[in-house]
Amino acid sequence: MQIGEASKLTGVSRKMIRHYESIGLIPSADRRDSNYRDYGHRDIHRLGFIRRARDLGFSMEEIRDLLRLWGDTQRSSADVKALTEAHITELENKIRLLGEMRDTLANLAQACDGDNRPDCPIIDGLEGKLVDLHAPRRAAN
Amino acid sequence: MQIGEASKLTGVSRKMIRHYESIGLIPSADRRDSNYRDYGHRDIHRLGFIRRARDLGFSMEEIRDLLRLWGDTQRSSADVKALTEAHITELENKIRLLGEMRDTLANLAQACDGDNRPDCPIIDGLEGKLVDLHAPRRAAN
DNA sequence: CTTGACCTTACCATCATGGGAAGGTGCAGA
DNA sequence: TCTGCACCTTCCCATGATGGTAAGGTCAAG
Repeated sequence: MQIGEASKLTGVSRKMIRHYESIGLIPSADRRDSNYRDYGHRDIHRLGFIRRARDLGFSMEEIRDLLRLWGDTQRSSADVKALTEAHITELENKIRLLGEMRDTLANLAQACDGDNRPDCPIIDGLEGKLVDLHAPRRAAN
Repeated sequence: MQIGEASKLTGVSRKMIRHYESIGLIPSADRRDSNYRDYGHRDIHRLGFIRRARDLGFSMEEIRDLLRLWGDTQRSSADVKALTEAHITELENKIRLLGEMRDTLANLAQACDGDNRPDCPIIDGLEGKLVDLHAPRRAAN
């Protein structure tokens, strides 16, 4: 099949399929006489794997490692699990940072009247007037 | 003061200070005879504002808007609050997406023995063998 | 034979940031 | 005065993942 259909089946854009080929994440596709790329079910399978890994937030480098493990029948599941747990830790760090930002902003916004007057604790906070820009931890959740 | 000291005082790198000038986020700095940029406390104040906004995850465009509101003595705090609340919503969307990824991966990892054998539910999930790649909501946070 | 849908490569853009090269400035010490 | 060093300047390139667009080739249906 052509790249367009492969794209539709896998949810990976034509652009990205060519890109993945160029960086060696997938092997060079077969070519027809027309020079069009030609994909089979094995390629679709690999692209689907990549898309699912992307959807779970793995980076290209992590996906490269996962593909290597996937193709290695001698792999130990411990290796896959370790890679996954490292990624979970990355995700949790990001979540924590974003949560801190949200909490700080929610505190500032809560202190802001939001009326027609210019006085605004949010601006004051950004300006450095408020010392404790970092919000206290929320009680729960 | 020179750009290096301004950088130290504000926590904004030399590179980024020049960049902010080039995109008009801060006014063109004064120049000494040597052509070195020269900063005063007003510049430091503005850079500090920008850094704090960046630390809270605002994009450059949002910061541009915040700076405009900061300099507008006629602003209404409602405008600032609206901008902030929109950003809080963005943050919460990101947090939710990352949390879904984490939950899915935690479920897969929990089902993986992590031993020397190759059998691995994580790989199976990425491969598309498992239908319910999306993890059930966790009971409580 | 034309039309339109598809494909090809090649280049440029995003966003925020950093690296490095090549060269100028300014100050402290021998 | 010369030298070294720390700092500054501009300019170009890179990241990661993705999209846009342009200029052109291929192919099937009408």
